[in-house]
Amino acid sequence: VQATGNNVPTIYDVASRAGVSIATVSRVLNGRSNGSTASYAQVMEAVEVLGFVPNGSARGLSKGLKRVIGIVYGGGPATDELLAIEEESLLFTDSVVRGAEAGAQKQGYSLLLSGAPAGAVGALTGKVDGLVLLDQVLPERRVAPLAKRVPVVLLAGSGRSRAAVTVRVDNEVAMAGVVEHLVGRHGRRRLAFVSGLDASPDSVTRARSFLAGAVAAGASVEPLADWAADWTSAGAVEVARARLQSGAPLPEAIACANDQMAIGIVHALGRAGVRIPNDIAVVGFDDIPVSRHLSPPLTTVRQPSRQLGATAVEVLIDMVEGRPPARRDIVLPTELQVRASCGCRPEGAAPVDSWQIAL
Amino acid sequence: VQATGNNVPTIYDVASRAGVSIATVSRVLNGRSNGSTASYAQVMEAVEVLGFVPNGSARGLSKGLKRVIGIVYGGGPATDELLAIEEESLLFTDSVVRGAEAGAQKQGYSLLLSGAPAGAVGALTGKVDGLVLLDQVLPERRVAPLAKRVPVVLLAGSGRSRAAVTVRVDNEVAMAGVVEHLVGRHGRRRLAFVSGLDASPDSVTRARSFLAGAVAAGASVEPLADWAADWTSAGAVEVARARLQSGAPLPEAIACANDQMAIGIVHALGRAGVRIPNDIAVVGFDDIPVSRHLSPPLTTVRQPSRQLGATAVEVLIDMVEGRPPARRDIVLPTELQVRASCGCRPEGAAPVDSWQIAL
DNA sequence: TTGTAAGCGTTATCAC
DNA sequence: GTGATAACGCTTACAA
Repeated sequence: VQATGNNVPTIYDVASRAGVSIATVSRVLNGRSNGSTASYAQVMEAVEVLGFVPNGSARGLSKGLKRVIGIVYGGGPATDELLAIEEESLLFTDSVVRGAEAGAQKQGYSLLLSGAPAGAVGALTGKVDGLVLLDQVLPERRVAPLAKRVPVVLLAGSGRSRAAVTVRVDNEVAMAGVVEHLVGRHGRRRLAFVSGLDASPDSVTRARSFLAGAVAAGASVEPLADWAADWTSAGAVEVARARLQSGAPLPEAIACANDQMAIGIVHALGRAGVRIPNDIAVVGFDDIPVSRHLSPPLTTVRQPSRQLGATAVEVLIDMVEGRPPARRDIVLPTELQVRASCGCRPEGAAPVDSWQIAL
Repeated sequence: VQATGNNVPTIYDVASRAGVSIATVSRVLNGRSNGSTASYAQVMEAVEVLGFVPNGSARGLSKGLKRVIGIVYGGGPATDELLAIEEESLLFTDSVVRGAEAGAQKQGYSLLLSGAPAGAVGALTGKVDGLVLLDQVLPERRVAPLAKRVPVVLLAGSGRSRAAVTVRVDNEVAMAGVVEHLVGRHGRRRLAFVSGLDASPDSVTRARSFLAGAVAAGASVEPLADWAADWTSAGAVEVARARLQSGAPLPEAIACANDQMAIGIVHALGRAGVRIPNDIAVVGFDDIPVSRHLSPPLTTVRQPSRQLGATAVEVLIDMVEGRPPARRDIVLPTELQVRASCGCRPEGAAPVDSWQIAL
């Protein structure tokens, strides 16, 4: 509990205890020594006994490599409102972060996690070897100066960045699949799309693609403004309530920019006596873990979230270590996860009516 | 995109451009200079123009303070099974991590996130000034050696650690409240408790307290082994299915060690035609964001997850900076979040029957 | 294989 | 106030 009396052993302590020079210790510790000499054993023993762990700062300074990569989420001013949003929209982001951590760990790197506001991201470059920026943390034009200091990978950006490599999912293809399923498979023609925050490229792209696909398929989409939410379940509940009050006939199917909002929509409509999927089909995006356990189980677009994070870090480490990335825009596939909220009856599931929520 | 030609400016570049010595630059940058001298302005300008950011390694080496605190979750071997579990049990942990990040940022520290296996935690001490260990990452006896190198704070431990400070929630009080609500308020007498992994102190404590409280209240609890799950929704679904098949009469109320498992229980029972809360009341733990949007909305124990993380970091930074913590066992309060799954009818909610899931 | 010594970029202690 | 200069702990030529 005490404030660690400065007794942490250094390489000098190890060297003197092993009766060798610090250079030898360093070599042994970095695998640059024939593991069978006498000094090798002595060093290992000293390290063991003293519980020596190399000082990361010293190592980083000397090698010019900290073996730390930073990942930044959120950003922007931390207003209470944003905090709440962040709190809810956590699921996907955190899955990405886990993937990133796993990817980093595999290569012996550590992950520095930061929710620094846009203005503070620059300062991070002093602590890391490279940076992964999540959707919405910095406007494109502000990444160039960063990228001059450390390699940068954009996660879920537009894929059109000049300054950085992008790792993302193909929102266009994904939404085309949603439209095809809703219109082609289920014959729903009057649609709506629940969007996240305007500032997010992901939300914008999904909305645009959905709209385009629907029009091409001969379906109609309600004005986006009528269903504009903020990534959260609570926001979606509000939007649905407002729409319900308008009295106008409801759409036949609703696609959402993420699962949390789909949950909110299902919740609000269910409370109002709307049967899902009988009256209205609902589709989400992300496939967060609880999605399959909702009533009805949510049909949604599965994103390889962990892999997104892992890939970003992998590519970034390549860049850090001087291996130029093969591609500057890496696109991972999505998959429509068909469950019951769209009107399908996945094998093993109870008939669609059983998901009805009675009023 | 290029591998950052080693052109990152150092304090020397700033000094020469400003026409002063590096000592002056350092002083200006660290606020140890009368902000109104000529050199002050020159330095600031040079910093701005060059986009200088101090090298964290050098700073850390020189000051003996890296301004990085580490937080470790999970741990253990990363088998596929554990990965899946981790994936699902993410919600609470990540909320804690967010809180920790916010707490660190507020004091100018960064957060190093790690899912390192138990054996690799030691190596982390070289990269951080202090360590926050989440529930279940290290057996108590292994934290002492760590604590000799850097200050350690245990999150959600037993509160009885000699080597480290503990920040936790009072599981005993929380579960007593659950029992009181289920038995006292709703008159349910035949109970069950769905536990998480055996290795987790949190799960064990919650189970034990629930059991003790129930017995004291004159209620019965089914054998814990019959409802032993693994923190995940999927695991809880399995347990419920098995229990359903046994044919024995079901309990009147089920408490779960976390919300994810409660979701799984509600899901599985609902599919089998059991009405919740009419036939069986279900209560969760954690109050993850989606809980309030389930059908029925989940009654659960709210943990101040963000605050748990923030407090842990706050205390840890105190220790890092030589301020001994006032208390070695910090207990944060929980609160029973009453919604509908227990049989209550929170204001504004539809009547209990509306949550019934028809088969 | 081994040891000596130079440097990595800061901060901090001195004289001035 | 300012500028040399010595740490800080490690890696890595370079010699031996």
